[in-house]
Amino acid sequence: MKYWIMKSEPSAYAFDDLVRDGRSLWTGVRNYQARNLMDEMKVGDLVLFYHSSCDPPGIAGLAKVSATAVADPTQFDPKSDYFEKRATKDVPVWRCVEVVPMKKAATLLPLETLRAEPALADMVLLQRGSRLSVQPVDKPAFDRIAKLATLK
DNA sequence: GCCAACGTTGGC
DNA sequence: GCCAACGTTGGC
Repeated sequence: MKYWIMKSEPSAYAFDDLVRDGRSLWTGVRNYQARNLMDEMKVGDLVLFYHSSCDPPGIAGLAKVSATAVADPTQFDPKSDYFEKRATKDVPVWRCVEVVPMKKAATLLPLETLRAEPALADMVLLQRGSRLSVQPVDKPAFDRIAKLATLK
């Protein structure tokens, strides 16, 4: 099993929205590296749900991959912000996994707290200029964060 | 609102 | 294939 972080702006889609919906396709990823990481995801992989571009940013909850990557339907919708004119049904460009909520963080675990943890210093999330919206997390880092946010 | 980081685009 | 210009991300 692998561990990941996926970022979302809570004003667009927050962890509570995932709880409400019960499951969600992770649509709208338009970065090849992030797409390729989603392609690696397997059912049962655990996902730290990160709230970005908010105050404070941080880990909001734990989710689980419930379906492997499929074509992102928003790329076919001309009215969508995520429309992709190069995409066809036969040859889609963008993909998305499906996730389900597991547990909401007791309180949002702020980025600042993660930065203060020496054991997490090597995390992709904490590197300068790390804008990737889907990131791998190693097990020790995942376990530390899960403990800090009481996610298990 | 600022700005550093970094991906993408497009002229050459 | 290079690289300048431009757009986006996202913390602060």
